Amino acid sequence: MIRVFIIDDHPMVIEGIKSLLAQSSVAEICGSAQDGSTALEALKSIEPEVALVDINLPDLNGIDLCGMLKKQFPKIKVLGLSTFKERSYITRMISAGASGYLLKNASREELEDAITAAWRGQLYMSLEAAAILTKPAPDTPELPMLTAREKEILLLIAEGLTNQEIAEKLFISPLTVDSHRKNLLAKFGVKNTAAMVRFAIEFKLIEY
Amino acid sequence: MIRVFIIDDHPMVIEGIKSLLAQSSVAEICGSAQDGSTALEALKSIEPEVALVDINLPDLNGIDLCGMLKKQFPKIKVLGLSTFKERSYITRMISAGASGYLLKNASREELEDAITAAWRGQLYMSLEAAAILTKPAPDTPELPMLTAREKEILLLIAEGLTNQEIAEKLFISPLTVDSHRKNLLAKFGVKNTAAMVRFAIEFKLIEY
DNA sequence: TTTTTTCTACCGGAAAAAGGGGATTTTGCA
DNA sequence: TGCAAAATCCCCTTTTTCCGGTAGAAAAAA
Repeated sequence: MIRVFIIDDHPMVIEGIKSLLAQSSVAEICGSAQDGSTALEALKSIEPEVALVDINLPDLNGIDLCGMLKKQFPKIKVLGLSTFKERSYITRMISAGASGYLLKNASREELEDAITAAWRGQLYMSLEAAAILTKPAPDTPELPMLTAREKEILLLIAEGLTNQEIAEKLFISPLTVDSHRKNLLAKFGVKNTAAMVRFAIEFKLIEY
Repeated sequence: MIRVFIIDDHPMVIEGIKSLLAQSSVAEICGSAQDGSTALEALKSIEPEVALVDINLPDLNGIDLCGMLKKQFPKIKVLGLSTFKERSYITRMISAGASGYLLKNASREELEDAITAAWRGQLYMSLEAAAILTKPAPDTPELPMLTAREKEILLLIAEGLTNQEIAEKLFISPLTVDSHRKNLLAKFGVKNTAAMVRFAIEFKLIEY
């Protein structure tokens, strides 16, 4: 039996997966959490083989959580879980170290397949997710890899703060903020903040 | 026992609700469907007292389905079900005849409360949904009325063009563009372009 | 017809951002 | 331990935006 841990803020979904796997002979639920931080805490004692991670969590997003999970618990295979079949979600989840991407409309079979595949070390893609990854010509400009600090500053920029104000908030020099800003512009390949904010929202790097 | 029918395209959610209500003494699941048309078909024979309707369905959206349900089966009380707590969703669902709005992160108690309230003919709102509905003024910081020209310029600003470039594109003076920019900032009540772009996207004044 | 709004245009000055460098310390990871 | 990446700080120059006004012509509303 493959031990599975669920991280999703919706009790309904947690209960749903539990129920779907109740009579399963391949997987069993060993625990669940409704947000990232309690999940990270719980996983110290519970040691599942597979973790189902929702993309949308209250405290931190599933992609970041996936990265943290893989870092702290490299043995755990992570499966992305979401309602949305957006390309960027899937690719970012995979590049964060996930072993697959599962839509919430998955059937019991798909769920079991995904878990076993992940457990074996394979990469699982639901049919729909695979279709998205293989079909459309990716004319999408590569979304920049941002550091944690850059994300932080990008968020404050999008909120309308100036370098000076950001510097005060983060207790660093305005010059440093400006450096980050310049790096951000370079990474995004744009020439001013307005375009960058739009881009960042488009690629869901920042909330709004 | 209140008979409940679930319409949601996610088996996980259906199973979740079933599981949550398995030991319930107030409600029981009498059936489920994964899309609107099969639901309408199934409801001809099954006659539930309450229907849980997801906002996002593959064939038609939950709001339209709610309207059709209330028309064909006026006795059935409809409860909207969604991950999203967007104001428009809630209000549109209610005006379509729903007896309440339930978020998918609802607990067993909330679920039971919602079902019983709906069954009694009351209007149920989850705490979060109610919070959104009751504070309209602060929630909607009057989205600015923009003139056609202003929208045009806002769009170009969001694309990263400078006043100079916009002026060339529209065959007007850069000073004029700057005037519009200033008016836009004033209307949005923000102090720089970055914040304005974010606002504009938030209020769907510009696409991205 | 008067009034208001919108679009247009301008000025001077301050503030911030953008462009293009360089340099040092932390920190994570091999 | 030692490298590479990230974060930090600094310089200078130019460009652009922001702020505070003013103001005329045209179009729309009263």
